[in-house]
Amino acid sequence: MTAPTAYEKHDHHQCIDEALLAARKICKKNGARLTALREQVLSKVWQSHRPLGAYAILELLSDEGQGHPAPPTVYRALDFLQENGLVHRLASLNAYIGCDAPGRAHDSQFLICRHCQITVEVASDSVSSALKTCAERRDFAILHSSVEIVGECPNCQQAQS
Amino acid sequence: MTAPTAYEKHDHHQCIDEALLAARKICKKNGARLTALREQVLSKVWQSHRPLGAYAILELLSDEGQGHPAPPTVYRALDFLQENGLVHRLASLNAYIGCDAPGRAHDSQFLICRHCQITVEVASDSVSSALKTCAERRDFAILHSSVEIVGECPNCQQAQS
DNA sequence: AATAAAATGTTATAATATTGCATTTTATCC
DNA sequence: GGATAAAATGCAATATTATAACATTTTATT
Repeated sequence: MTAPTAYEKHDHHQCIDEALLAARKICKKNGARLTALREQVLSKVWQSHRPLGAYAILELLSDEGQGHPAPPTVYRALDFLQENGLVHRLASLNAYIGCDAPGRAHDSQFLICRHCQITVEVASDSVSSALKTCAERRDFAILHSSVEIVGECPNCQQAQS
Repeated sequence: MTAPTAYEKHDHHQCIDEALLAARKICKKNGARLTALREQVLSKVWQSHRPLGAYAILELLSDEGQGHPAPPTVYRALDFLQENGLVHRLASLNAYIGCDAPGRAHDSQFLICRHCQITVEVASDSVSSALKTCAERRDFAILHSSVEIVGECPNCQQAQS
């Protein structure tokens, strides 16, 4: 398997641009309004492949000279982006990350590196079906699942040895 | 499969007592000190099969007339209990729940009912191995995984129909 | 009993998130 | 195009969750 892009050096502007393009398309389809503010928040979320906290996003917006937005501004934008499947919230980090396969409804799994924080989203069918089977056996009806795996990414493992 | 006990009406005092007994045994083995305070916190965590927030535990302790402990008191006790594998923290709820299979190191999965909050801990081999395979394929070394599944428990599904 | 280590108490504060209401912007209808 | 309603944003206050720093007490060990 080729390494996920997130682990390779690359131009994040391209990631941001792609994310914005996809987002515009999805919002159009959904009849949702991707405003300037929401695009800015989405850009920040895509500026690295690391989860960003709401207050970190807030700072980035301030730095950019967009005035000094207050917390609700960011949280509302994040809510909107989550509702439209454009970002995910990582509960174990209280942080947000851009969705890799936006638009499609999906439960994904996250591989979070504890060293470099780079986080990769995966959508493993075998994990999904294992979860499904597990829940069904207990007559539990899944609405949503959160799978967050913390460990060491390939790069950071190498760096140690 | 028989329904997990958590979903059945039952005497929580028995759960609490069992949890305390197991905890004492484990702490003894670990050379860890299960103090009165820590036992009280563990009891509270086992008083229902619902995750409890730190501040909720704090209130329960106050109600019991143990003075008015401050937040660090509870957080420290919870840290201790987590370190000794006696409680789990559910990141998606910022809440704590007693560990069903204390002592043994394990990554478990949680089935959280969004209606009644009753939460069942499961240790599914197929989920674990799917996660393992998924991570290995990406050369990711797992340190810890958090799997929290929100949905409807059998009881609450029935109640709706 | 003296000492060190561990646990707890206490105060303050950090970090994350939401409520409620005012204002502005955008879409829609006539 | 202007009136109106709906959506989005601004803003102030505050709620919720968690930790830091330091004093005191308790426990274990000598």
